[in-house]
Amino acid sequence: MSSSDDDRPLARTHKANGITNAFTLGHPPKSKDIISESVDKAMDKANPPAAHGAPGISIRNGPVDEMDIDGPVVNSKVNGKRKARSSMGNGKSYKEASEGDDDEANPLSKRRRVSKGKNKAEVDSDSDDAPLVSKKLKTKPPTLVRKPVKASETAIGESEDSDAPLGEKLAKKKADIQKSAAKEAKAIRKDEKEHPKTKANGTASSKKRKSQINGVKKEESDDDGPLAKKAPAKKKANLKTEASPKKKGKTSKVETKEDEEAEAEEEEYRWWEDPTKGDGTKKWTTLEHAGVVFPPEYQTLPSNVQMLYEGKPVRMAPGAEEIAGFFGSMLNSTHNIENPTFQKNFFDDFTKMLKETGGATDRNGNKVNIKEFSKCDFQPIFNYYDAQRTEKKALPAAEKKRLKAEKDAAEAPYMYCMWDNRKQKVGNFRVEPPGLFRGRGDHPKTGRVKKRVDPEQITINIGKEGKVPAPPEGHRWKEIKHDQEGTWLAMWQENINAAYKYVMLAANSDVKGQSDFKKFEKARELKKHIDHIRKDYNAELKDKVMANRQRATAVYLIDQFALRAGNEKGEDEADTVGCCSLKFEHVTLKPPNKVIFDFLGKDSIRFYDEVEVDDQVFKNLKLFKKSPKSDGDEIFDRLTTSALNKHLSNYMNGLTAKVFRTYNASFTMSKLLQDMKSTGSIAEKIVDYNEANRKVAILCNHKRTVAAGHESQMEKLGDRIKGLKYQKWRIKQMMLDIDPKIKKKKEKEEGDDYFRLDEELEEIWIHEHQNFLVEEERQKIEKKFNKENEKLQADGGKEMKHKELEERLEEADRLAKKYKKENKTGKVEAEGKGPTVEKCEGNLVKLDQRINTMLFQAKDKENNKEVALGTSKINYIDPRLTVVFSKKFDVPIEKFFSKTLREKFDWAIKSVDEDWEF
DNA sequence: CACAGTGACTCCGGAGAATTTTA
DNA sequence: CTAAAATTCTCCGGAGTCACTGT
Repeated sequence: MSSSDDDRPLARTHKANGITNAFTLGHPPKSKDIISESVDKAMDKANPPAAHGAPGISIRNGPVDEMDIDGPVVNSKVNGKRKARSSMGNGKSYKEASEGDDDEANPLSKRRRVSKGKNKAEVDSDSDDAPLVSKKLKTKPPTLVRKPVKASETAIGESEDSDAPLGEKLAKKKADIQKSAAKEAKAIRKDEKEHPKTKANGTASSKKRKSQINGVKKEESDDDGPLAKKAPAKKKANLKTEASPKKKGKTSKVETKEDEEAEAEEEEYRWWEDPTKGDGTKKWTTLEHAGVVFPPEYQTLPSNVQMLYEGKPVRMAPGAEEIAGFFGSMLNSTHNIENPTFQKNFFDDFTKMLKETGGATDRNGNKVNIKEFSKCDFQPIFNYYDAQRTEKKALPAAEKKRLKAEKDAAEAPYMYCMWDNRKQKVGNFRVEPPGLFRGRGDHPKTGRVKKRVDPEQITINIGKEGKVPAPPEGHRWKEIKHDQEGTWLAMWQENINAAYKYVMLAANSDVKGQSDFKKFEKARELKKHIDHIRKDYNAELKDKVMANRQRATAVYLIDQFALRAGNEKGEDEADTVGCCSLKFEHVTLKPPNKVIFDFLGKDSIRFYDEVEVDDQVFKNLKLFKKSPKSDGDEIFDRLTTSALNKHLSNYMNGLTAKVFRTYNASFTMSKLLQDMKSTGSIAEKIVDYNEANRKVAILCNHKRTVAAGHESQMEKLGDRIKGLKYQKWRIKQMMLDIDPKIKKKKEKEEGDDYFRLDEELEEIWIHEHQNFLVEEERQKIEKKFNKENEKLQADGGKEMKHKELEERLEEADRLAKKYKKENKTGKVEAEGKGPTVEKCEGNLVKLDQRINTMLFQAKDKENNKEVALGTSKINYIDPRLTVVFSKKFDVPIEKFFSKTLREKFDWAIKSVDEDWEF
């Protein structure tokens, strides 16, 4: 797929703000810090928890030991986010039972969800907030004594009463609410921050970075000329404290003579592994670009195109009309349009704008108060836009081409930039146009108006010596930066989530290629540590410290099932999860060791899998779901993604949860390709490759919605297969017609049902099929007739008479008659000239082949209907594996990589021979 | 490595355009 | 051979990951 597609360097978004937090209504129950042996044992014996709630185990307050078995199940808590949103009312409180156990104690306990909004003081005293939350909840104020973390944690045998106080959590909730309101405001204020990077801070951790910075600085001062970069760059490499693998240091002659690619240079310069690039903090030395392209201004609708309110047309100011237009133009997207949240958010923003712009009026100029969404009819607007689309589509090809050329010419300057004097393609230089926010899943903000971005909101990042692109007439940029540590050319914040949007280079650029290369090298490096890591986590599955045990279990899941890390999410985002954020209800345990995952992951794509896990993992999950925990509570309540990643980084520099996905995907692909037999045609090899690709996609849970016409397509395919089978039957009958004696012989050789009609071919179907064949024949004849006539006419001759056509059509009638007769007699006369049994058998073989390929096609299609192969191919499977396969089995790389993909993976295509291994 | 914020970069599936295959 | 259907390719922009800062 495409280059840009994948990582689209485009604007990225990120939620900057986070503001949000949940309103937690109660304290979610937490696991104990320390797990006593008795607990473990109990887990062993305990009855299998039923699917969801485990029956009787609950945690009480007592010392660990006792806690394990039974006890009243308390119910629990609630947790923030989702509950607050979806079921606000019921937040239940965490009951006393749970309270006892915790005390919070250590800071260690991760209170991940504590309110973000509040400051810690508030957190501590949860009692304070309680009122806000709900009276009931607050029964017990946990004493929050912060104990020395370490102590409790390390103490294995210690009793744990340590369960943390859940109190803190709730604190945050309310803050969020306010927050969201303030969000927009916040976006605005963001401007003032400067970037942190430059500040000198004394943190120890930043040491490394500092040194790099120094190096950078040096460079800056040194080189001014383009050519100068070389030397300094080298220097920098030395300065690096990082482990940066000095691949081959060669590249020395990095002459980057950009311009035309000097072949010679390319040969030598393996830019993707240039240690002076990418690995450091400094990403470029010189950078020039033309900035961004703004979307066209809003064009008001013709005066006769108006939204109807209660059936009557209304007029409004352009600002409001534009918003109505956003909605009206997407009337065919029922998926969004019918979503209540989408409607509400849209309508709120729409009416707000109406209010700000003077409202709407009817044809007499009287005010019309638009207050009910259901009374709005956007159809006229939709019709207008739709007509425009159709019109545009109907334009003559030449005209379309001209328009496109015009647009391309206008955008040409923005398409490329000069990055360290090499011409590089820019990924997305178009500022996102305004419209309605299409948040996926049940995003609380879906449907809100995404505002037009002004130049005043855009920050440009460019080389000091680069010419700053001119902002639109009468405007200015928000800021001009020269941040060499960033790879972006322009950036702004969007108004919905205050997320950052960046303009970056295209996927086929050097920087992106380098980081892609590095990503896969990192995954390959994991190979060297994976055994060790697995051994460790297997051992830690029994760790006495809850946090460690949870961590080990999480790593197990991430490694085995390719789960994503699972960061905590805010209140104003769709409620989706990953490993660390799995909730009680997402995991169902079926003894002895079966686990069923069912949750919404990234992009609200459902992850459903029934797997068998290691016994200890099963036991742990049971433990993590124990007692007061219930729906809404986190399974890994003692684990955060940062703690997890921190732990992983101990094994290997740069190792994080996501690396496991890359590693497992590539490793799996590598194994599959290795074991593939090299036989078959190119087409067969491609099918084999795709099969492997599909397995990886399934591993990564890359899904797509089943195409609209899938069902009917499958049916059609089935019909074609049946048609072939019917033809087979007819041919066999012909054989009998030719030589009746053959019957016994064939039945003996091939089975008694050799001449029998496949029961799949019902009589009614056959009749339909025959009609279809006859009709098909008829159309063929007509078409041919018409064509010939046209030709005759063109040549100046005279057309054939209609009678001629009728005569020709008799052929079809004869066919129909033939079928009729066959139906009646049950016999089929041999067709063709000089029919022989041998010829028939030859035909049968051919038919069988066609049937087989079609059956295979059908199966393939069915298997693939909800699997998206692209994502794994673009992001997870080391492209070098594909290149190796291509070379080894002599299949052109074009069969696997489209043009843009070949550009994106240029580094891979150039870098390996067929012996390379992942 | 607690935790709330920031910031920046990768990854994802759908929409629509471009191509190819089919009827 | 052409129009339509199916498939493939690109583009788009929303959704995650993860590092780092400041307390």
